[in-house]
Amino acid sequence: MSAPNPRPDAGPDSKARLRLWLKLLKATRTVESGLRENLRTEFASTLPRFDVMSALARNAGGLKMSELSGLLKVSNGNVTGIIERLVEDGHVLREPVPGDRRANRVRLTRKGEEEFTRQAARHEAWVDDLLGALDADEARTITATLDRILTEGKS
Amino acid sequence: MSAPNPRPDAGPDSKARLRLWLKLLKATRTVESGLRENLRTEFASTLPRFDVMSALARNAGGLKMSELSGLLKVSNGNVTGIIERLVEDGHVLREPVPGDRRANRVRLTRKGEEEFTRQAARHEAWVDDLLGALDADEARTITATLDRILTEGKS
DNA sequence: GCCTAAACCTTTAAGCTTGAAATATACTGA
DNA sequence: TCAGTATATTTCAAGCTTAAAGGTTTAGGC
Repeated sequence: MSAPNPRPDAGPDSKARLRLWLKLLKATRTVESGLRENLRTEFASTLPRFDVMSALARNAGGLKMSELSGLLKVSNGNVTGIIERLVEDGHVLREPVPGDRRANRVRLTRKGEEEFTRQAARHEAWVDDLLGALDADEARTITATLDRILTEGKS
Repeated sequence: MSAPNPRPDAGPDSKARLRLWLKLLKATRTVESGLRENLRTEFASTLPRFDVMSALARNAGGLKMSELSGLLKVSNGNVTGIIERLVEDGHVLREPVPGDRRANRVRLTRKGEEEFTRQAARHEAWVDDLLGALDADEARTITATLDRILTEGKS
């Protein structure tokens, strides 16, 4: 009489999960907003650009466009535009992939590496400040729990 | 010798906080992406539109544009465009504010209310599913901890 | 070799987002 | 009154984002 269908409707814990989702969203947007503001005023840059440079910094050999969009979980067309602007800035370089004329490999220039090093140091300090209400143990605990959303994803 | 400056650099817990931030971002984007996809395919709508309708549903008397952008923590120009499209859809109504010809009050139409009711039920079920890896207690714990990021924000 | 499917990437259209400038209205204090 | 300031909103330019469509190139049967 109570739950006729397997999973078309919300379960008994749905309210707690809904509240978590709203809080998650608000917290993320608050931090994002702070970071965006800082990137804009201190480096005249943006969060998407920083994310791309961060991915490239972790992969010194460069990445294909498709690897980049896969890592960042954004659409492929999206990456095209961001890279375009990073190339204009001289932070990123496109080079052909030997043996596959469809693909491009993209990597940081020397200038891009230096710029990213500066930005990454400040970025870490900003995050440290924005999440300063939580101590290291709390941070690790939430990190682990959030990870289960990603790894135990249903359907 | 170790920490010459008060807070220009990252503190000792900064790595844990940085990892938390990256996880927070990834989890949020994953859930957002699922919700966006569902809203698109089931309702031909978007997350920003849902958010606006949700705010209006909670305020039956309507909201001024500035109240709306304040609640949603987005720029005022942003709300203008979203409302514009919701008005086209017949979901939202603009009306003058008596005594202040600068302001508009905005509220759901009957059609908008009915549509939101349908969407909200599905939305709750989607969230329930996307966050299904966590039980109610875990959800409440993280919610409370995340809240401290918002309420104990520094600087 | 040839042909189809797949992979890689860009382009496009539509919409979201911001910060800043522009408009219009309201208020406040000489 | 009237100037100056504050408030409410829109407009604008730039950039981000997606999904879908388009163009190339590669890979796999046959």
